[in-house]
Amino acid sequence: MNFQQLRSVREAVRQGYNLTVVAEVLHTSQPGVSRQIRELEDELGITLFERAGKRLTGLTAPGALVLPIVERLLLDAENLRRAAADFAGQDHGTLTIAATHSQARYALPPAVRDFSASHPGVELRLKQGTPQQVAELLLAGEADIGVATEALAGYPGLVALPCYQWTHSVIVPPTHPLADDARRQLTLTLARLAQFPVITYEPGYTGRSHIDEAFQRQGLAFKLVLSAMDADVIKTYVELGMGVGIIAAIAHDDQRDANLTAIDARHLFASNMTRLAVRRGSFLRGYVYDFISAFASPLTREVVDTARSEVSGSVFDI
Amino acid sequence: MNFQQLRSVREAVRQGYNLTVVAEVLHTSQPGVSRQIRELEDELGITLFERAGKRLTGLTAPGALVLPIVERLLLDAENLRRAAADFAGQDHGTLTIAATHSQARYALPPAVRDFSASHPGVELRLKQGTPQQVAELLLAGEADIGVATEALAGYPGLVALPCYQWTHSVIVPPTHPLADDARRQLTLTLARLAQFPVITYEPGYTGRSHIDEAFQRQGLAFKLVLSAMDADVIKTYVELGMGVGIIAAIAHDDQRDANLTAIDARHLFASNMTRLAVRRGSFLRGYVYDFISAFASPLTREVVDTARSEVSGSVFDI
DNA sequence: TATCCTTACGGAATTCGTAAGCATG
DNA sequence: CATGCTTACGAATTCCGTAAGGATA
Repeated sequence: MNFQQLRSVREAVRQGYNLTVVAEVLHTSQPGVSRQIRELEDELGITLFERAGKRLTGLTAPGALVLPIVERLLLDAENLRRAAADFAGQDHGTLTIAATHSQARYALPPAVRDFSASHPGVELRLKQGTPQQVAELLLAGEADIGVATEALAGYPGLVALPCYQWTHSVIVPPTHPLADDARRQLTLTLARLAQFPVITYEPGYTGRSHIDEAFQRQGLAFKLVLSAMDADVIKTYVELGMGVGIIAAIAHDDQRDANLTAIDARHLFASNMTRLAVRRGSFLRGYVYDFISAFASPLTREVVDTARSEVSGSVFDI
Repeated sequence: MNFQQLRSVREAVRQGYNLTVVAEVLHTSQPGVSRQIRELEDELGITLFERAGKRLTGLTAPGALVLPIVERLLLDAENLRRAAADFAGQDHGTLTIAATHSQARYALPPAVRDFSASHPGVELRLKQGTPQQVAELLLAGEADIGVATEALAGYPGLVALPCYQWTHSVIVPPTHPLADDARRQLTLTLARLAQFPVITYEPGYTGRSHIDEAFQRQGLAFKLVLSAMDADVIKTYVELGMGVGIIAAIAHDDQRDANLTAIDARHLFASNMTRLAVRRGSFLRGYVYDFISAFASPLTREVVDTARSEVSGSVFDI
């Protein structure tokens, strides 16, 4: 039994049982992967993969049973390397942050700037994706930290920590009727808002669910002319006069967005909690804690470790 | 990084940092072990062992930090093999039970006999030792199941399950004054018992602590003429008239021990709980559950797994 | 001086990639 | 017939044990 065999098995599952792809991912030859898997099967004395003729089609029952153990072995191998690297080159390494556009664009910059200044030896990588993709990157070990408002709390393999709460704003061109309302100190209502075409986030993104819920609760329907994955795109189309935008308040900057009027909408939509997540069971290098604290100061190393040790248990079950 | 390197590191710690011994245990050459360790240190980029000149003297701080990860890796490798073997040859394998003499001699036989009959393909191994040794065998992965009355519940790395409660008996030759008392229906008291020299278990064994506590609580001192690790030895010296024996009630059989009179002493000493333990995080083959149920019928597979998953968390912390 | 670790070296075993073969959709 | 896994084979590498060297208690 060796780690290359285990990697081959894990990757075969991840890559949909296509050993040719596995070979590419692992930078080796396809017959090599085939051999690794068969040798492991021989040593263990069980067939891990269902085969239709020659091609692999899925896991056998024994395969499905041992896969979690294989994953844990590879996770711990990675943990070992990280723990060692943390001692070896204390302040050299890589920090990969997976985040949604909104977080990467509006929430992370101060922390990234400060971290980068205080940890010049750490290479920072920022990966963007949907909240689901953020979670998957974490689970696959391809990101150290994930930041998103949605989804993260729903994965048992992740530890999600609340970072900050935020609310929505409505943005309109200065000439828009709603901008007039605001100047006259009129309180914005959902009914009033529903009179205009709306531009906001796609479902599954950045508090979109709370927007839908608010309208539904009042039995109102809003006309969605455009949905986008990030506030910058939304702002662009609001400027073009296509509709009123509903975005995260943090995504509006009075100075930079002088050509748009922002109207506070915290009374209309439920507030949102942005969470930071790490993979349960992953060793975190010292500077990972540093970044987390820089991003959300209440999340000290101690707080993070406490949350990490509050195990649901299921992850380590066999 | 490979498993042989990890094994060398683990064994180096276990064998007191003597690589010559490690080589013997791992059935390899001493320079080989030396190389494995250095190669791992090189790959990880950290020094794992303190060295005084050429010899190893202990773990460095980084070494102590990564050792738990190394142990977990090797444990999971073992788990993987066991899980596979459980599918491969469903009813072939080895079951190693570590127990104290009392358990091996008086409590285990029925379960061992039944199990052996129902699982002819499983080789049974019985290891004896002190309760501490039983715990250490489990923690070192050299036994699957441990049975003892003392100590087992105190190890965070073990899951201890209560099996049965038992009480003490006093044994004397039929001609002994206490035997007369019993025939006259006189209730035995500690004060009366303390009038005679006592033969019982060694400290740390089979409920000895409850015996000491009972006398102490009443401010009585008893004269211990002999202490032994098992009831058979105690019985032998009681037969010789050296004193009265205090042994586990289960260790006396009216027919086999016809030359000794047993007097119930459950009112004198606190009752004892015999526990069965398994290593936390170890994969248990199907027949291990079978044996546990055979030994203590309330301990079904479900009960055992529930106890196993109630993790203190500390074991898997990094 | 005995114990214990490291270095050096050579043979053996393993490993891996290329090329060819074969089954499946 | 294109895709995808297996088999075959040879070269390169790695691995490991023996023997010698050096440091420490």
